[in-house]
Amino acid sequence: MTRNRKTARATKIPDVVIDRLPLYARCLALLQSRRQEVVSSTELASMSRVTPAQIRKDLSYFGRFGKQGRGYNVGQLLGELWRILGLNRDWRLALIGVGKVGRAILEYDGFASEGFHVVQAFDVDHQMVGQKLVSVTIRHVSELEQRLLKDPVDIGIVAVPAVEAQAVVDALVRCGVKAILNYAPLRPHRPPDVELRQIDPVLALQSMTFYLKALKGPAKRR
Amino acid sequence: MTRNRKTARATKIPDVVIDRLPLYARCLALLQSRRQEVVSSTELASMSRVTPAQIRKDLSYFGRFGKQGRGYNVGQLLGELWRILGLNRDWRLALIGVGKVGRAILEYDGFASEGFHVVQAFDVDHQMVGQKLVSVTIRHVSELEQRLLKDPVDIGIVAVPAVEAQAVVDALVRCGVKAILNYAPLRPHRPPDVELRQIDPVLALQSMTFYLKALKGPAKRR
DNA sequence: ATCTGTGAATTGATTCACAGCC
DNA sequence: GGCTGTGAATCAATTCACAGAT
Repeated sequence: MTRNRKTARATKIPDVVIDRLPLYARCLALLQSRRQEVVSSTELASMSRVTPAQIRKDLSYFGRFGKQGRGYNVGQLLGELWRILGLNRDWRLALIGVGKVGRAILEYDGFASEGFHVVQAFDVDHQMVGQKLVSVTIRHVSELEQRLLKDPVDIGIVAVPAVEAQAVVDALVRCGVKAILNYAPLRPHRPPDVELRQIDPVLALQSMTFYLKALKGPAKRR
Repeated sequence: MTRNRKTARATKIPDVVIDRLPLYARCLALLQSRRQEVVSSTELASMSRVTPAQIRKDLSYFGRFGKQGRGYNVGQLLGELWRILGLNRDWRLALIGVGKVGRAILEYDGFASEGFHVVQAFDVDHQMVGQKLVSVTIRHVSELEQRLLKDPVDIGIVAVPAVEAQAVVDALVRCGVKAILNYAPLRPHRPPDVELRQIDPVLALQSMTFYLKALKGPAKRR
């Protein structure tokens, strides 16, 4: 494990920086699949829609991965980012709520291909309990804590209606889950050491309409 | 239309502020459904997980909606936010890509209930063309521009594989679409006057693993 | 007594610009 | 000549703190 010294290890790394790293990793993976060996911050910038200076500064929090006059080695930088983000291992997830959204998540193959495996699934609907969907047997949500304590997961995915989301988050927290991906349209309370990310397409739509409103009318012909 | 004077109309309103407004609107709607008439910035803060000062400052970009010593009238403030965001009308959407993700979007009823109606749907798969899903007939993507120019929409939803996403975005832009919700795992280029929001759960997961990695092992029992 | 609205102060993030290396 | 890594400078967002309204 080649550890780069002279690096600002002490500095608290801003969350926004962490949020951008997976984006860089994705671009690098694309470059790697094209057999490109070297990339400059400028090229990476045009792919990721981030400025070159920002990319360089972001990376500098973790080490000195580039070569002056040349750029970054694609494979090596990708490896570093994987290491930093912990992407070179699999992660176990529990899904709570197997309604429309939950089912789409289970059937979506974009998670597993990146190492995120839904290994447990829960729902309130007794009809669904016992059904097997994509190699996961659905259990009743009342068994959640018991099963999660016995067979822990790293990340919880909340896909229940808004009114139930807080209770589910609380249960996950009690089970020691430290990261939650929430699809419910509500921002749940949780302890500061529990990471939370919201997936909220309606909020996204509702903020875009602000800018549309300014325009004359509904989508005009050119 | 009561227009509040003395307001900083000239100031460019930061995008982050716009992004928070729908969140406030949602909290207010919840309060309204509970028949609560008045709310303070502090109470709204605990619901939305934003600080009271930030809420007050955000709102101050648009007017003076509160009463000192009392707070905000729930119904009135909600009305103002609807007006500001353009939520008191319906919006027409086109969905491109009716695979797993696209189908989930079509079947999800959380869009329509907020006034966002998918009125057109496209896919490359000829098998799907002609099928009717949730009151929308799927058309072939080659007809996209023709149909969108004839029957314009306000917002495009991109739910195609990453490799095709840029071409779809380009086509939407040519049709005059000024707002795009993108589910493809890639940040497409677009002109500066076209709003774009990403829905990217994998990126969200990948940034959370950074914080998990620091912890001892996979979710431990307490 | 309470709570808003807002300049001022602060904190945080981004960009600049250039020394140093390839 | 080209490109990284990084302090310094700039720009942006958040928080403070209090005057003023009810």
